[in-house]
Order: sequence, then C-alpha cells, then structure tokens
Amino acid sequence: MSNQIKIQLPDGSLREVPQGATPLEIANSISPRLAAAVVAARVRPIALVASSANQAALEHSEEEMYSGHHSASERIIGLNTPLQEDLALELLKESDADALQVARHSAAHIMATALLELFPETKLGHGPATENGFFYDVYRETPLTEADLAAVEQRMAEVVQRDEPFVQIFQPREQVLSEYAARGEFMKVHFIERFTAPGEAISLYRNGGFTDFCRGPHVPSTGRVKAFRITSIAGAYWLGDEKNQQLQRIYGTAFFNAKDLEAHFKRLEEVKARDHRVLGKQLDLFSIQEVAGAGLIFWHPKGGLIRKTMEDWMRQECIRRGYHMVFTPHIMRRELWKISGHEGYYADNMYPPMELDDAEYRLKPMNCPGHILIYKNSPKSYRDLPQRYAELGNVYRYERSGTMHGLLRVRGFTQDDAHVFCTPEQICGEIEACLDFAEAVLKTFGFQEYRVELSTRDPNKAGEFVGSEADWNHAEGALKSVLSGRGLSFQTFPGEAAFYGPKIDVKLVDVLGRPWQLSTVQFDFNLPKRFELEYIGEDGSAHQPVMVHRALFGSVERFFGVLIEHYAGSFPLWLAPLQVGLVPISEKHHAYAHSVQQRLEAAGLRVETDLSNQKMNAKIRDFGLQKVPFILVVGDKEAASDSVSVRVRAKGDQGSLTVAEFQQRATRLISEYAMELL
RNA sequence: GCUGAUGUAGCUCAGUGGUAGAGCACUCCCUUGGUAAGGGAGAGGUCAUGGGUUCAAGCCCCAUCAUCAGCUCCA
Repeated sequence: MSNQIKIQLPDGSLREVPQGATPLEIANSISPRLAAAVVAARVRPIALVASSANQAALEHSEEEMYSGHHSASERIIGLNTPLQEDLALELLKESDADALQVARHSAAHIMATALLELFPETKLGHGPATENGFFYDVYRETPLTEADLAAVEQRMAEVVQRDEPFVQIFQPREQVLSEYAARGEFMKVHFIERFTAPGEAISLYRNGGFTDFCRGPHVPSTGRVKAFRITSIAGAYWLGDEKNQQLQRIYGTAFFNAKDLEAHFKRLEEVKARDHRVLGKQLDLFSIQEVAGAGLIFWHPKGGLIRKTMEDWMRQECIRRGYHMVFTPHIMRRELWKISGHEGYYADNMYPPMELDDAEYRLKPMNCPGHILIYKNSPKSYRDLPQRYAELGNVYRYERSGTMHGLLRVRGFTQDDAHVFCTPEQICGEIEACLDFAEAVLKTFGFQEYRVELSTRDPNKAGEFVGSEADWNHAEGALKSVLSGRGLSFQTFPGEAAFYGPKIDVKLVDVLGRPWQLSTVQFDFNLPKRFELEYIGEDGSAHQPVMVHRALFGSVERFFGVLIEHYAGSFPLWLAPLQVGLVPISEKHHAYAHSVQQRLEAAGLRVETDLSNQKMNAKIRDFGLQKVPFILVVGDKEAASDSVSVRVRAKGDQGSLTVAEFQQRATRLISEYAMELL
C-alpha cells in the first residue's frame, strides 16, 4: 500500500496520485492525446505558487547538468521520472521553450549515439543544449572531418527512426567510474569525480546501445527529435583552459519540426545579411587590408562621413556638458608606462617598444596617463575641480591573431575616452552626469533597450584590489545610490570589478536582442596614487582627487559596427552618408535636377544626382540598394511645379512635395535626430 | 595563440594536373524613359605570398600571411 501525494495542475486543481507516479501517467489520466503531445514536465514545490509566465529559461550550466543541484526551486524533469512528494506540475508541450532545451539535449545524445556507432574509439566530453542548439565535445586521435559529420548526421536520422526510448538508470558510482576508466573515457571520469560524491548511485541515460552519464531530463524517445542538423565543428579547450589539450566541439541544432528548423536557418541568413562586415563592403563604408595589417580599419568616404557625424555630435555634447576637449600623443616614453603600471600589467597587450635616440617609446593602449599628465602639469585647487578631460583617442592594442572580428575587435581603435578628476564630495554628481550622458547617447543613436551592470569587489579577496576599504565602500555606495536614484534597475556582479576600482557597465541591446558592452564608468584608486595626483583642499593641505574613467561609445569602431547591424545599413536620416538620391527621368531634366540639388545642398543636405543614361527604374534600384533615405524623381510634372516626387526608403512612392516642403521636412527630421523618415 | 575551413576580376562565385571563366559592377555605343534591373560591344586576373613536386600546377606538398567558425582573451 503506497502513500498518496498531492499534485497541483496549472489550473489550480489538485490530484491525489500514488507516490512514484510519473508525469506521463498523470498526463495519460487526463487524456491520451495530451500524453502523446507532452515532452517533459516542470515541477516546483507546491507551496510556491509563482507565476510561470516570466520564469527565465532553464540554464544548462555544467554544474547543473551533472550535479543534480538546481539553483531554482523549479526544475524540469523527464516524463518517466517518478514523483516522490507533493508538487505543482506543469506538462510541457513542444511549444514550451524549456521543452525545446530538453529535446536539444536529447539531440546531443542522439549525435553521440551516431558518432560512437560510426567511430567507436571517440571519447566523449560533455554535450549540453545551448541557446541555439547543442554541441558535444569529443576527442579522437585522428580528428573528425566535415565529411565524417555528414555520415554522422545520416546516422542520427537512423537513430531517430529507431525511436529508442530514453531510460534513466542508476548505478553505483564506483562501478561506472571503473567502466569509463577501462574504456579510456578520461573526460567522463573527470566529470563524475567532480560532480558526484563517493558512494552515490549516479544517474545515467540509456537509449538503444548508448549509455551516457547524465542527469537528464530527456524526451521520452529519440523519435521525438524530429528536425535537426549538424551545423559546424570547431576546437574547444578541455575544461576551457587553453593550456589543456584541444577537443573537437561538434555543433548542431534541433527543433520539433522541419518548419522551425527552416525558420532558424532563415533567421541566420537575416543576421548574416545585416552583418556589419557584409554591409561595410556592400555600402562601401570601411575596409581592412591585408597589406596594411590585421585589425586596422580604413574608413571609406561614406563610413568616414558617418564617423564624422558621430564624432561631431559627441564633441558638441561633451562641450555642452562641461568637458574640456584635449589631445594627447600616440607614442610616449616607456618610462611613463612604467609609472602608470601598464608595463607591468598590460605589456602583453601593448605593441613592443620602439627605440629612438633618447629613449624607448611605446604606442598608447589607453589614454589615461596622457590626461593625468595634463592634470598634473599645474597645481590644482579644490576650486578647479571637477576637471573633465575628453578625447577621441586613438589607441593600439596587440590582440592575438585569432581574435579580430570586423569592427568589433580590432588592434587600432578610437575611444571616446574621458577622465574626471574630482573631490570625494563631487563624486555622486559626476557619476550621475556620466549616466545621464550615456543614456543620451543610447537614445540619440536609437537604442531603446539596455542593461546596467554594477561590478563590485569580492570582499573575500580584498588583497587583490587596490585602495582602502573605506574608499571602496564609498565608491560602491556612490555608484549604487546614483543607480537607484535614477530608478535604473541593475544587476550586481561581486568580484567583477577591475583591481583598481568598481565600475558600471551599460550594455545596449540591439534590434535582434543581442547585448553589446559599450559604455563604462569606472573608478580608479590606482592611477591617482601612482602619479601622486593632488589638489589643495579648503583646509590648505594636499588631497588625492578621485578619478573616474568613462567611455560612452566605448570605441568608435565598435559602436559603428553595432550601429550598422542595428539599422541593417538603413541609417536614420541624420547619420545617412547620402541622404537624398535625385533621379531625373531623362536627360531633359538634368538642369532641373541640378537646381534642386543646389537648393537642397544649400540647406545642408547630402545629395547626389544620377546622371547616367539608364532608365529611371534602374536608378531607383541603385539608390535603393544603397539604402538612401529619400529618392526624389524629377520629370516634366515636377519641373513645371517646382516639386519633387518623393520615394521614402522601405515605404515607396509617397507622392509629390514642393522643393521647399521637402527641404523643410528633411531638415526637421535631421535636427530632431529622427529615427523615422515621415 | 589554439583547432578546423577558406583565399581565383572591384563584388558574388564556377573551375580537381594540359591555352583562366560566369553574373553583377566598370568603359563606350544605341536607347530618353514615370517609381527596384532596356539592348549591344569592350576592358579588366603576379589564381593570397614564398618555396617544392611534375614534361606541365589555380588544382598536389610545405611554410607564411589574411579571412571565416569556434575556443581562449577583451572596448
């Protein structure tokens, strides 16, 4: 006679079932059709009636995957997992995001199954689900080739066809360990030793002839993974440490149906189409040239114009907000970098010294020491503070060869860098001003969404951080109070601070939902000390100023890259390198087009007329491909009425306006930094 | 830096050991038009670089450089 347990269903109803009943049995008792449709189950203690709508997606950290200790009170279980206690139970259908994660994890097992059937000597690492699919880390003396993967993919289809049930089994840890050890499965041995305790019965999942150390959950059988593809193969270090041997990481993705799979690849194509490297070429914005060196950017006329517009806005805004624009040298004596500490801590990222007659020089990787020298050049009174120095400073950092990525990771770049030197009393106001500025940047450039992160020191590792406890507490308190004062929600990351001070990072979220780390506001307790910075206080004695680093674009190059992808090359009018394309219908209309161009240019608009002897359709197409905001068609009708026929990017023909009306509208949109063209 | 892939005309790409190709772009000619490609002709290439194998190399081998996908590291 077994005990009864209470199961609460999402509608709030309670059921009594025997202890050890499975979610599948419960589903069957509701309806066999439901049982056929469900994939997995979500359970939580019955007392906690949280709303399930906003639950974050299940995170498949390595720890969770193997340890069985879920951080959240809620967890996902397989349909055949016996229920032992009172629980709130939600049966997950294919439409549930967590169900897809489960299926992808199962797909990783299916891939491992296929792989071992074809290449039995392969050693397995781990195979989790990821945001977009799954992977499995494997090791083989002769690496797998892409041709091998095609065979694996084919075999996977057979494994799915066989519809092998996923069965959870428990075995004594020592037995499993010795079996794995006997087969040379060094990675599995490592994971079991790390994530399970001696004497435990450990969880394995078996499908057909394949058994894997895994705590699940899984879909009921391999047949439930209906649409999948192996996508790529790449290297990955064992345990993520580059000193360790390299494994092969085989990536794939899986869905419940072919339609979703296709949609996934279609979305990838769309992402590719807005890749800043692709658009940079198509729109002739910038290039990187092998003959000049990797990671070094050439800004072409159109990209250069956008950059100038960005920089003009930034400089103007800096001046308006009380910054002084300064300029500092690109190379400075090695001595300076010794004082700043970069020689010691940052040398790996710096270009090597150049020897000149008098001394050795190094290219600057950061602007801070230059701004500090300006500060130090004359004595400062508390009345002089705050001093805010801003510079669009070109810095050069040696990035390792495999790490460059278009505009987003380069060796030479321009920081919109500023340093604020102020008294401790002024610090809150300065931080506040920096955040206000950062928000203005995001808003002006069209980013609606962003995340704020506060990085503080790890109190347990105080020794690794420079500065007194009181300084840190004051600084962290200032950052927090300013963030809360502005009503910003933020996440705190203890231990993530730089060794020299706590910081606030602003991550913008682009139109595809991808986060980008750009703006940063950082305290610095290190450099003021190293450079012995001072100001004379009200009391007549010397004090050390507080120093704040702040960059808002982060780097002009990276910000531009993100901007290109955010807008997919269709820049708002004020940023568009070419704002108006003029299309004369035939040669007769060249003179009128010319007069329109002159008037619009006089109003500050960037205009180009297509004088080629193509048909107007072709001219419209050409401007359209260049993503020009406004295309103006002019023919007899327009010439007679001093008007233009307006075609708006992505919206098509919008009818006629007089030249004056169009000009007014365009200049208004520009002065408002408008995102839309109407 | 590591693993793997790639590098052919301005761009996108064919070309698997025997005379370097296509489409688009470019130049010229014809065409003078009403909202996303009118027609014709022409020009354009040290096949990434440097070695090697071969009677013969874009193609096979080695090295280097760059790019791409990851890993690692970062604005």
